[in-house]
Amino acid sequence: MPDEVRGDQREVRFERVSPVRAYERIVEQVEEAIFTGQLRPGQHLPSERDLMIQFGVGRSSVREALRVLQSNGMVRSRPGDPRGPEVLAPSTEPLLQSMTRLARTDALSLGELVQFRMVLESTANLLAARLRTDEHLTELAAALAAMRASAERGTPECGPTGFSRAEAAFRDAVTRASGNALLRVCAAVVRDVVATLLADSPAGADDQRALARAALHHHTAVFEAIRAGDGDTAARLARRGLHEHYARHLPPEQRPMLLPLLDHRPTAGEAPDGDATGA
Amino acid sequence: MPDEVRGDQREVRFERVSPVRAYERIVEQVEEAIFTGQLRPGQHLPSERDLMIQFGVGRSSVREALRVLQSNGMVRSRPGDPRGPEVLAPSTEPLLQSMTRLARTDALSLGELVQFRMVLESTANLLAARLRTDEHLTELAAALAAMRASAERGTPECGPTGFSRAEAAFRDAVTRASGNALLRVCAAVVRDVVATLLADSPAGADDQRALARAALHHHTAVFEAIRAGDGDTAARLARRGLHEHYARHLPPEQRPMLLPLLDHRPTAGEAPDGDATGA
DNA sequence: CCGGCCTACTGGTCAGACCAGTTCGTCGGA
DNA sequence: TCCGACGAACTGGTCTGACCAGTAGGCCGG
Repeated sequence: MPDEVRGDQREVRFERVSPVRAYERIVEQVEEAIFTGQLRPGQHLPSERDLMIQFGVGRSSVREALRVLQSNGMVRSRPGDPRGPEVLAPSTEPLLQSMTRLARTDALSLGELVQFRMVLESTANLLAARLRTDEHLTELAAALAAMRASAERGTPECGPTGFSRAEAAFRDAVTRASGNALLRVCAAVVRDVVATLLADSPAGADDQRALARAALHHHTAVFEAIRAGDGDTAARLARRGLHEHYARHLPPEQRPMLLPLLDHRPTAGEAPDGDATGA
Repeated sequence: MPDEVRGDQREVRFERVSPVRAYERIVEQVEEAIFTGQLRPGQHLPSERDLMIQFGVGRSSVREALRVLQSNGMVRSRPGDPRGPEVLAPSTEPLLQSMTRLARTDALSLGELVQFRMVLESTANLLAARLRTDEHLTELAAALAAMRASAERGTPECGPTGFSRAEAAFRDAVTRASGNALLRVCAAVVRDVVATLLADSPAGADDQRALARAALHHHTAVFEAIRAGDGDTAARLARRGLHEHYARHLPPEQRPMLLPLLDHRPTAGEAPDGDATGA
């Protein structure tokens, strides 16, 4: 046996060992139970004191494991609940959090985020146009009507009370119609991150009414394209709309990076009217 | 004042209150310090016992906070390190983990993942073709050469020793040339998740040599398109390549969802030769 | 029948202790 | 002079035991 090891010694790569901590093994076991379906959302884990006995560790280890699981969105502890920690349904919240963290540590620039949004939302529009069912259309029309109502009623607050709420519903309906949950999640996350970043710094108190009208016009066009099944147009509208809306919020040196996606002509001979993209 | 509240009572929405736990406020403060740059990667937090004094809480609260921060990839604790917990550089690891968890809980299907990869990698190719510098080209050529060498030398293991390593380097170089870190990260993450899912179940012991040759051929074509600055071709190659490679791994009912992206002709009149996409 | 109380839990937090491990200064020997 | 071994002074990891506030649900009295 030792000979075998010794003969291959040059090839043997010893990996860096790291002590396995007790709470980590608890996390592994609980995660595995959730992944394999032994623990389903809505079910409850034993109480901390029971887990402590089952795993044969102290309560601190159990608690640290539960903290990790909780921060990963897998369980939730409520004081006083005699049923114990609850197993949660899979949520996109952790995804949003980790992406937001990346963006907030300047690992991501606003330009990259907007560029990414152009990709995601144009794709969502494209897929929605080709795959939408009548139910999706109904939903979209309802969201559009809500937007229109809110826009005409005036925007009492820039908060999530009125227009932007309806707008979010419309966008969510589009991404749902695309049939790709990952696309939907990522689009929502990136949208959220962009909103967070912009809410932090400029807070441009622009004319809310005019913005709402422009957005309404844009979404109406998108709706028509989706209804007509014209995926190329729907995709192009998303790219153009995002560029028009966000280009001025970008630092000048980041603006050119949006262009390669913009002038990506889906159908030759139908060039976007060039001046519309100029600053 | 009460009148104001009482008058709007129908509109007042009371939010669900949740007790703020001690460790949560610690997490908040440390995160804030990292986001604002007061704590930079490589720096160290005070020891747990010092933090316990500074925050005025017990050591368990400090430890639970550190566990959460650690599971979010923001700090790392090493036993015995007299400098205390280290602040880590932003990493995409948490993003990968949360997405992997979503995929493993069946919240995401393989079809959605592959479809998303088609979007991400085709966009990466498109951007790379338009924005690549000469340095990027050199890097790509080197990775391609490494792939060729590994493919001809034979693949001793299907592990990350040879070909797939070089292939990963090539793909990473492409996404880096695209100039969008978020795109790069998401592409890498989704690629990783897909690999994990496929490694779990089928383990199709296909002819590694043939696969490597096909991949090499594909990447060579991508490289040529990027060098030529032909973004449309590069993008189409990515979509076609992914579809050919993964369609047979999908459950039949998920295969049609890839088509809308496939026959999305970037330039009219240049239809993909239909039979190439057939099974 | 219903509302309030009481018990038996729950999780949140703290204090104190021990252990294994790391770091680093010190000291003795070569 | 240099260098290795030793040990003090920490570190984080874990366990124990205790207390508190809060919840759920049964019990009892109205």
